[in-house]
Amino acid sequence: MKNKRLRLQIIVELIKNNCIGSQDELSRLLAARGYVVTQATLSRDLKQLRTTKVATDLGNYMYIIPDTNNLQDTMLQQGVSTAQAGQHTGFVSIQFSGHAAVIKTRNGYASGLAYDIDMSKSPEILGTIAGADTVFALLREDVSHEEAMRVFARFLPITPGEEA
Amino acid sequence: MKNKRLRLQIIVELIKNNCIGSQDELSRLLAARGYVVTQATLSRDLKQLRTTKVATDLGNYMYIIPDTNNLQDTMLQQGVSTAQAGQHTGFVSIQFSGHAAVIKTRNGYASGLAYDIDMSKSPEILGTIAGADTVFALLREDVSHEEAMRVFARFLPITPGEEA
DNA sequence: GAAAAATAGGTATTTTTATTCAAATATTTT
DNA sequence: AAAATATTTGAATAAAAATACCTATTTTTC
Repeated sequence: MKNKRLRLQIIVELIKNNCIGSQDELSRLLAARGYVVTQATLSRDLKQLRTTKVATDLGNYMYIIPDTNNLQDTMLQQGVSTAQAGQHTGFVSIQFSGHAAVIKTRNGYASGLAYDIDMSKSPEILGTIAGADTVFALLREDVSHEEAMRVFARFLPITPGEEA
Repeated sequence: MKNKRLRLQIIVELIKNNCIGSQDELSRLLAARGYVVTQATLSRDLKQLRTTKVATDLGNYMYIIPDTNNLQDTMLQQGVSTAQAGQHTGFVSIQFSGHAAVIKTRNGYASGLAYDIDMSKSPEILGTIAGADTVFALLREDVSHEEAMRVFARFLPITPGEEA
């Protein structure tokens, strides 16, 4: 229980560097590195990491990490490796339409970002909704785009003045 | 046995347009369309199509078609067409409110539709978010409802002129 | 700092998925 | 067209993965 973070990281590396066809197999590889957990735990870990099992050309199956974006997102949520809490790396663009802002992120980043915006309890932002790669944020009616940008700049690598 | 090709095609569409969490579920959807096969066959079909099951944001699982490149290879071998289904059968209604459009679909169809809208990269549509039966799409500020309808008409069985 | 809430993880079990085996259907070869 | 070969599939079963339930620990809240 104490080092889930580390375990997830090792799992990612094991999956990246090996052809792992089942959770039991993964379990054995982990055990060899000193992490003894049951299949149940791995099922939960893999769900969290959003790994998937795909058919190989050889007719077997292997676990893969779908794509780097998703991975980093999941690991950020888990507090794995990355240090920065404030700046979201998944940011792609931000645009406004009326009192709404649409923040595009790399796939999988949206919910984490929306969560952080919500948690900041900024009165300028009435609420957010997140999809896989999009955050919709509704602004209070008297809040300008510039003011909103200043709020978002707390989370995103943007300069409060530009729009992109 | 004679129409495996067709079945694979339908499976792809079902997976694209629905949240399917298990092979049994898929089996039922297929059966509703006249394709009665056992779970064993679906396991083999899905292996061939290289679909994978991933965790959703909601804590469930759903099958997805991993990515177009790999997919096309596999499906070309099978003689299955990847051509994007233009008309979404799950469509129920579309309404506008300010710069936002609300598209109602049959249950489960929303994310597939939103995905297709996103993938079209239409500049008129800033972004979409899908629930189970609703897609929320935000329009660029200078885009009229009529223009938006023309965009949506590429996906939905609507005439670019009416609203319903 | 105690109470409450959230998180982590094991065991046992259920649910889901993959495969073995046999048979039927299709395809190719001669 | 018959024989040989390959493909498709279901039934049964094996294998794998997910989860219900419970307990312990950590984190948050008051």
